[in-house]
Amino acid sequence: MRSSDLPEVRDLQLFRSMSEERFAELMQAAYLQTFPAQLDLITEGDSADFLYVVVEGCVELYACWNERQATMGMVHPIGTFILAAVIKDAPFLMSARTLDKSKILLIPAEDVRHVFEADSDFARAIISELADCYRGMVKEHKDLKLRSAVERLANRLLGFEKEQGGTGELVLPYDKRKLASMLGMTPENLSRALNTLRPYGVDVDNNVVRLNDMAAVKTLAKPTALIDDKDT
Amino acid sequence: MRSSDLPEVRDLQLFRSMSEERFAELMQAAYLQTFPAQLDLITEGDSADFLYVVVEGCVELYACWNERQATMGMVHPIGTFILAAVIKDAPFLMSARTLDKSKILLIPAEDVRHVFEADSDFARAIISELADCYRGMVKEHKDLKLRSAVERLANRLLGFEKEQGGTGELVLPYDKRKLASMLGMTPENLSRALNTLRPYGVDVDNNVVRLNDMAAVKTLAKPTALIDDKDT
DNA sequence: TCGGGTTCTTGATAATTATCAAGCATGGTT
DNA sequence: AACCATGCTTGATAATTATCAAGAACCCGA
Repeated sequence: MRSSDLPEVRDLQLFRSMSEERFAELMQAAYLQTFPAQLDLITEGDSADFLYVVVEGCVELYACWNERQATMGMVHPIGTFILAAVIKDAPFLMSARTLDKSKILLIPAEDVRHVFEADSDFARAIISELADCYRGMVKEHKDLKLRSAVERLANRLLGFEKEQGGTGELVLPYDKRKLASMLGMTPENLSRALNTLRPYGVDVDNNVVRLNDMAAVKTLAKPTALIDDKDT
Repeated sequence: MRSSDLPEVRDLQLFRSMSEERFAELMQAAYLQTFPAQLDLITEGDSADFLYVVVEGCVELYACWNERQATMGMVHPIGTFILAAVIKDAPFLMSARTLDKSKILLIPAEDVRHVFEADSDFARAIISELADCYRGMVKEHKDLKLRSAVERLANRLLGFEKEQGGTGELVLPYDKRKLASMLGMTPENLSRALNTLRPYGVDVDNNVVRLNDMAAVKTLAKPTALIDDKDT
């Protein structure tokens, strides 16, 4: 891998502040690989050989226990995953699979650990990234622990709508089965929850959702920066 | 604060690797204060003025939304909290209150940020601590998302029993109301869940629980390192 | 010792969520 | 066009969890 191949990666918060040569060192041993959709990348319990960076496509993080499975999060370009396991040289707590065909950068864990020992700018960037991951997970946990299924859905819809430009209309970014698992409910329940929201001006047409009465939805959803903002 | 006053704090993973003079610098502006039980220390949404270290006693982290409240975790000596908010200079996502009378060290957030900019050993220690916090939160989230109330309780009991020496007997470390909130259920439900476990050899006498058939409990609980181990 | 408060438990009931079983579109394939 | 697989929805029902109300046990202070 030549570092010049990946300006978007270089521009990641995580790598932006490090010196050109350190970055080159990291990238030298890295692979950029394209994976088909629905491919398992890592399995929980395995040990962390690489730091993963999603350059194109979409990756699902999920966890299993006792035959049950739950989506834990989605990683979009340009985002990293399993940084914590790489840092601690500990087994993964989550599995990951591609959702779409995806281009992924794999950086050997050993190199990441080596460079962060040597480069304090990189170390600080990792701190910032980890703190963000932690706070993101705290928000997810609050969402699940404090809200009902319908409330979680309503807030997620408001989030999508805002992300997609605030036009009052939004496209569900993955199929309803996945969305349900993200929200911690069954697909059947998601279907019913969407019906529950109809009196609040929520119209669903396949994967397009129109919010005709934002005020009503907000009254129900009660969004708050301390759970729903990506960057607070 | 003189740094010699706090050998236990000095010995914390977070501070152990830093130089004596850096540690002294951090401690110089720090307060060591004793708080009564049931006192609110921080409120979610507030900005992070101090890094908190629990030296004695016990602190509850909790979160609120829409009149509802949930316990998010407990901090025991010697542990820190709200490190991520201090690092990011971002508002707290959780509130904290003392459970018992507690001795707490307050380190000005500004100093923490300053020292971690200057001391790369400290920066690495923070990375390690944050990675632990993140992985802990992922485990909590998996627990809540993948398990029923009874399963969560059974696993927690097994955890307490192991922590307390593996004698087959354990003392609930806080009252049942708090335990219920930690586990994401109502107190009434905790009561019933304990009854559900009676056929599995779980005998409850006030806050003492005896596990007479560990094998049976484990068959139900199916504990796994990837959710239930503190240090994996 | 007597209230008064607290925590915990239990029972009755309701709300929420999950499961199971059809059914209905849709889109692709042959 | 017929067919099948898939994702989604709906209905019926069951399991789980919460709520409300009451009572028992306990501690504490007057």
